[in-house]
Amino acid sequence: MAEKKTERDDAEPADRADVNTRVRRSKEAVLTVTLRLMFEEGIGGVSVDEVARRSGVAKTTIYRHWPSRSALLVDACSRLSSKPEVPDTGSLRGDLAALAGRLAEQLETARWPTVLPSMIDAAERDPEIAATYARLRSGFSSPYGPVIERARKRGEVARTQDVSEVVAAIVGPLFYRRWFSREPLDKKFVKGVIDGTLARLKPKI
Amino acid sequence: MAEKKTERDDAEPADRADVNTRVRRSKEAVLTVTLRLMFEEGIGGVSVDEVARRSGVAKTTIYRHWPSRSALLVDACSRLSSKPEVPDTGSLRGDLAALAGRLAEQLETARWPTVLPSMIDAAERDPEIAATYARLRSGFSSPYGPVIERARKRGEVARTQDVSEVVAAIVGPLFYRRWFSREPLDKKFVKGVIDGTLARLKPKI
Amino acid sequence: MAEKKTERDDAEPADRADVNTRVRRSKEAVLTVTLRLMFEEGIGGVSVDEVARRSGVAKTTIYRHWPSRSALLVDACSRLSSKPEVPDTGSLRGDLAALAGRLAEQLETARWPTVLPSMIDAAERDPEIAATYARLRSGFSSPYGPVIERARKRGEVARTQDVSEVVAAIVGPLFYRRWFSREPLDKKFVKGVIDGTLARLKPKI
Amino acid sequence: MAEKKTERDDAEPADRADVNTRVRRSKEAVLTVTLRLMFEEGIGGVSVDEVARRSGVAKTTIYRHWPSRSALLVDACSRLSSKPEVPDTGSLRGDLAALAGRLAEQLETARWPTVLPSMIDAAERDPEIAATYARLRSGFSSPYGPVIERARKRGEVARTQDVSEVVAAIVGPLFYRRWFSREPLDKKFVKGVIDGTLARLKPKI
DNA sequence: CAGTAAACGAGACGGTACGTCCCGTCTTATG
DNA sequence: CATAAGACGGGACGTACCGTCTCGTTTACTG
Repeated sequence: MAEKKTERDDAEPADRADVNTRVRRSKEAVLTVTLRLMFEEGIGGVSVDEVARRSGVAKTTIYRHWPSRSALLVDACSRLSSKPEVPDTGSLRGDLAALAGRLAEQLETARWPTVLPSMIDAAERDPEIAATYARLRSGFSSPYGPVIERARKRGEVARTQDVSEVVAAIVGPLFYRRWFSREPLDKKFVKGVIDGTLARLKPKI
Repeated sequence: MAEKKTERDDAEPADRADVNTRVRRSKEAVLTVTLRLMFEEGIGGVSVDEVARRSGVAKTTIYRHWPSRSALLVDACSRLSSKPEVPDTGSLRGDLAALAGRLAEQLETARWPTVLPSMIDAAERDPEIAATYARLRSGFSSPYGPVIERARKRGEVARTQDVSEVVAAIVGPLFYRRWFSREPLDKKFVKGVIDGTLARLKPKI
Repeated sequence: MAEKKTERDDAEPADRADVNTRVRRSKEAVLTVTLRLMFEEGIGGVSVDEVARRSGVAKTTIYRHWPSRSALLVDACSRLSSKPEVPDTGSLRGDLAALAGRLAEQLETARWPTVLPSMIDAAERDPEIAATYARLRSGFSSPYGPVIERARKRGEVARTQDVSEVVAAIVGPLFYRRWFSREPLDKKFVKGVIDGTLARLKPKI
Repeated sequence: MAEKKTERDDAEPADRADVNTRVRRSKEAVLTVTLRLMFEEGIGGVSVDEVARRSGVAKTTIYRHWPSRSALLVDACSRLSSKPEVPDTGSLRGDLAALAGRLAEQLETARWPTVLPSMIDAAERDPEIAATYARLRSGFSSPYGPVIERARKRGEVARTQDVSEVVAAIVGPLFYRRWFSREPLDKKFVKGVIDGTLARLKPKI
């Protein structure tokens, strides 16, 4: 799905079906191998030569579709995006717990957190990667908007509360545990984060 | 063997003066250039050849002191550690504000945050780098222990409160802003983080 | 196969007018560009891609008409052949002087001598090119036969004289100057060659 | 021998023995393979990658010693030079016959004639190769000077006779047979060339 | 104060990867 | 059916860097 969109994005003029078929096949093979390599050995371990070797796609062809190794990585990374649905449990606590729980679980089990630091690092210097990263990032912060909005309507949150601060208050500590401390992301910790955030959000009477 | 001695040189003042002198001179020159390169072009821009070229120290010598490019980077990064003093303003809020304010400032102005993601990424796979990184990390989390302890004595914090959760609650959102959301780390945001944390720490009566 | 047909197209007027027209147009365009490229940058500078680019003829089409880059070059070169008329000045000296003078002039001013070494080189290994080259070569040696024959009738040349040796005696030194010694092909030199050859041809009384 | 000189030419400062040893070994291996390839498949068949593969010398190292494929070829070709001794049979005819006979034999059996057209072609555009070629060329024309000079002293040749014309008169037809006609370089032909040249050189009484 | 062992410089070397150019094949749509 | 358009696998080019490996040359302590 994400991939299809990518294809379309790339070939805006819609070209001709057959060409797209061949192109898609190549790109698919290349991106698959790229992601595999990325997960196995990190972004640094992805070399165009190796991708060519493993995918059976000629290096020339790879460079026909992506102007540089970097561009290939960006494209591959853009496949990582997970589009979480917005939970609706009826209460702010329930919604936040669902979001935080899901994130905590992903941080521990999914493969994309392995790669994220590489991206952040690359984004520090490469604006193109930065853009991709921004898109990826908005993926896991987007559900918070609707959740807070609903809570506002229910009177659980002050009208003035900034959403991005809530996101930071929940996602921040989780990410911190994952990358900056290396302590476990257990239920107790996640509950603490939610409790803290809720305590903070409690509307002043 | 050479390595072992090198290690010792680093940790302890001196074994044999002469050796230390020459070794130190070389290492110093190399590390200086390495850091400069790192800040200029990121970790990716640090190549042993370039370091040798700029520092005037032969590549051979560099490899005599560090077993790999990676090790050199780690060593250079370890110089970045800032050992923050423990603030003592008399109140928990004051102490946390001091710590958070200092960190926020550093995140925006200091040069080491530029490099951190590279380290985290490398740490994801290289245990040696992971160790160095852990040491570095403990630098900015260590002052929280004493601060919380004092607050506990003053009755501002429940006895059961886990320090690492407090660190996560404060440092987490700050880091999040720096690397994951790129929104400004302004005073308002920092104050929000402190408020939220305090709200959470408030001992249940 | 394609070649055979191509050959026929060249030799005969038309099977089906329209087809021949299109084929001829393509071939014409391709060969023109090929020759231009050849003269501009030498045989090494002729790449099928570049010919396609400049001529507007698709690479596919080029390969339909010529099985390889090499074949294209050969074909292009074969256009270089100049069919010199047989001079008839009344004397052997006059005839040979005319032939040698013309050749000397061409060697210095015409564009095909630039390319000849490439062909010779290629001919060293590629029999197809060798054949084309032979055809080309026979072009400038053919007039010597009639000239010598006439001289024989006039008694200027011994009956036993081998024509090919005369050709070698005249063309050889000229070519030598052009490619092997790079000294100028001036009138004096050409006259010397003719004198030498005549001295040699003088029939023993 | 030729090789030794080359080495010395390359490393004028005489450097250090061991380094030269290593360098010489590499260069030797590379040049040997290069020449082999050149004879097998012509200059066009020499690729740096292939040379690296066959010689076991890394491509990097090859490029350390020669700035380009072209330079490598030039160097390899310079090994082809045969330094013919100046014959002294007592008569001009004998000397020329010796020289021409030797050349005719080489043209048919030696390996360098295989490569010469490639060189001439390359020389047409590359001045560096042109220089090497000039050096090579002077190799087989140099003995004619002394031979003619001696003949002059014996009164066999006019004082005004230009040496280069003699060279052209002998070498020219031989080369012509080799590369431009493809007829055999038999004894009869060589004798004819010598006779013709002598007829021409006979001093006017 | 000479001898010695380390640290050092210089740089050759094999190797992997980069990104580019060209070759010749192929597939499909268009006239 | 010739053609335009262009993707594709493959090979070579020349460059940058990695980490290894000689070798001779300081340098400063020791005997």
